Amino acid sequence: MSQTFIKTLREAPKDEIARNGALLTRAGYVHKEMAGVYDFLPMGLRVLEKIKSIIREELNKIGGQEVLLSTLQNPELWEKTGRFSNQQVDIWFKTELSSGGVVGLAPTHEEPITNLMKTYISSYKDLPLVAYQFQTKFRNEKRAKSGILRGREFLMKDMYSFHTSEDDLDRYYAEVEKAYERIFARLGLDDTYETFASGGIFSKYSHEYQTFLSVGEDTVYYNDDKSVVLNKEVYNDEVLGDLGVKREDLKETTAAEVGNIFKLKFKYSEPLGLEFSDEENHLKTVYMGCYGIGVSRVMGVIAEKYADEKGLVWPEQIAPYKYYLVAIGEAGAAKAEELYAGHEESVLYDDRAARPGEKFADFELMGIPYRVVVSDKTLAEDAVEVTDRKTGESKIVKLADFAID
RNA sequence: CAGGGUGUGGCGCAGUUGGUAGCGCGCAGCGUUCGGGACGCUGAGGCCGUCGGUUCAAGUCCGAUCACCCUGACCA
Repeated sequence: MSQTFIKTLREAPKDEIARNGALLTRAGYVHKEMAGVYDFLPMGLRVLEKIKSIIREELNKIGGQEVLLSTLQNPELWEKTGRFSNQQVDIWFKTELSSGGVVGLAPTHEEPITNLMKTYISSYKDLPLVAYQFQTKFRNEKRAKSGILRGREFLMKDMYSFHTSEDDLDRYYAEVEKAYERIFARLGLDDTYETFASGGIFSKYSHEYQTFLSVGEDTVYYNDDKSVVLNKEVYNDEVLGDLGVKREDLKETTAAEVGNIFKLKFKYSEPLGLEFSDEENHLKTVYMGCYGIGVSRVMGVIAEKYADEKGLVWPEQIAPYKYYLVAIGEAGAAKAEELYAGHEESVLYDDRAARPGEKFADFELMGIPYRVVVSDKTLAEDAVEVTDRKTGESKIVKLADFAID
């Protein structure tokens, strides 16, 4: 702690009203540059990276290949799908090249990845193919709000799949559904449900992943066992009939959209000319699907969901550190140094010249899962005190039984 | 974009009828403390969002503008 530049704040800046923004700022995870634009500080970056790791692991398991596409976008490409015009897509950030001409800052990546794949997909032998990235997206929102939940610049995971047939797209889509279930479970986002949402003109529905959350921006309806959850935008008699549910069996709640999956089919491959030769050497259009997760939003949602009156409470798997080490007294400090050595990745050692109360308060504000105290009192028993941030319960653990992992 | 609100040291705030700024936290030094955000003394730190106007004099009055927050609309 004495080596980091992070300081905690007793009070949140008055322009951070949303709980996630207020706590993440007070605890030193993020810093606001302007409305809807945040810097991620060392602790915040650690959380983001842990979230990314979980997503990456699960996507790699289902054949995803990680790439990193450019942010600057060529208008010509987007004009082929009609999506560069401000009438069609009103959230573009556009800027000028000094050599003349305009470029856009990508709000999403269907066009560039479809175009890119024209170089690498030419035969049915090249398919299926799945690529994904973690990338900063730029969207010129009319109104940024809710801390890091709705920014103008945010980190998103977007994955795109390419197939020879609708059957294969359906097959893969189902695999993604399972992977998403695992991802949200691992992130600690239980209360996240696949939700029916409008599918635009190419399919009846798309699926959103909605985390039930009081400050969520979306309104959804769900039945008792949550086997059916639907967005307010498709809450009508026709859809209810399709899904076989009755109005009186549904309850309303607010939720935050953390992911979205979509069968694009030919929506981008056709206008951009992404084709392949089948077994009989017939040229066919590639089927596509796309699958997003709002990575920085996920961080905000988890912050909101688990915070209590004392501060943040991170699930262990995405916490920046697992242990918050506090020494009291000289003997405690000596032992703490010993425990800390070699465990810099999992332990945040509060070696500041501060009194214990202040350190305890910062531990709670930062939301580290376990507090480990070494003091004369605990050393008299050859032990440390371990306190669970979530429950507040403490227990004395013999040094012989205590191992930092 | 519409409506409402707010801009004063790093953070939170106060500033009376106009007379060039004060408090708490934080920060620096010294001392006392040391298991729940301790205390004393000393000290550093402010073009009062910006531009223009009124006035002998503007944080304070007038105009414009910018930024931020909230509600709504919007959010393939």
